[in-house]
Amino acid sequence: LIVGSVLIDLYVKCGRLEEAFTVFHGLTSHNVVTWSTLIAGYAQLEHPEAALHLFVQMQQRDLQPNGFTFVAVLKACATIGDLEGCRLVHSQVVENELETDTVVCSAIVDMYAKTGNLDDAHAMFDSMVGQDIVTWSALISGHAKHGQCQEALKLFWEMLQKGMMPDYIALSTVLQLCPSVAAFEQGIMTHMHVIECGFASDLFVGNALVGMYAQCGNLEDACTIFEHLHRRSVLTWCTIIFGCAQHNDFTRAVTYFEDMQQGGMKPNGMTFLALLSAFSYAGLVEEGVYYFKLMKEAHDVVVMPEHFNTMVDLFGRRGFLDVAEDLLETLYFQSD
RNA sequence: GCAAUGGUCAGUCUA
Repeated sequence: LIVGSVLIDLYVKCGRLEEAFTVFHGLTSHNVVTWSTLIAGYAQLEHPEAALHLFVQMQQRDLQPNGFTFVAVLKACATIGDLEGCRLVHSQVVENELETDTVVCSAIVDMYAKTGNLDDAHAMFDSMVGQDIVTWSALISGHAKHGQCQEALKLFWEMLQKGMMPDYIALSTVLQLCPSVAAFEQGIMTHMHVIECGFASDLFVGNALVGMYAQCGNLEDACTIFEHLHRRSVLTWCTIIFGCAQHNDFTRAVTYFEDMQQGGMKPNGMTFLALLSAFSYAGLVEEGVYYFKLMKEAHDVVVMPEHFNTMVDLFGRRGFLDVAEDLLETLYFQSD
């Protein structure tokens, strides 16, 4: 049984649901762990209906679901997004007397928050006793995701006031939502917490800081932060190049683009999109075309529709409406 | 003492 559940988990983690299911089927007996692992796999790998189906089957065999099972099922409900289903599973959690389990309750908060049922998320949050940083983050990012950024910020300060230490996820979530409500002051205050809590060298936090300064502060600050980061991922580079584009500084965008490759980092489709948008803002047709070709020919990047959008935008901006139209027509025929 | 569980990262538009 133990070997079986480890195997199922292993296949799930490699994204091989069929193999996982085969192993599950081949087992002579099942317990709550093997069921939960399989359900979690389907929930994680975007097959929420199948996960729910398995959950029903499990109950038909008179097996008691536990906290692990419910977390997986709650995640599936969050993906499906049907409020009735969410409430039903929630009530089953209560029936199984799991409403004191912080992990399960956080998953419930997250489920309601993700599906935009913010009132239910709040109610659940308030009814719990042991809220931890994950519970808070789930509530905060749910608000941010559904356009309630002010409320999300309020929750964040409330959390700090209650003495909860933010972690790198909470900090980067909050930093990312600052620009959307032009909350530069709050962004700077959050930056201070980042330093205080020792997360300044975290990769996710670093990306969020660069993005925050680029979008609601000025490009200089963003560049300074960027230069001081210890670690940079493709996303970090992408963020700073987009920042340059937004501030209409294509020279810098190109410089970063080249620096990135000098440092052994490979640009991906998003990086090229950032670069192309810099040319689009600046109206530089030749450069745009040059890099567009470079992307296809030298970097083997799969061209995304967004690349074409940016190119159409660029041609249109400079009055090459005929070229823009040709491009659109070509795309129209290709899409058939 | 030994198996499975919760919250974040990149552009544009989102009326």
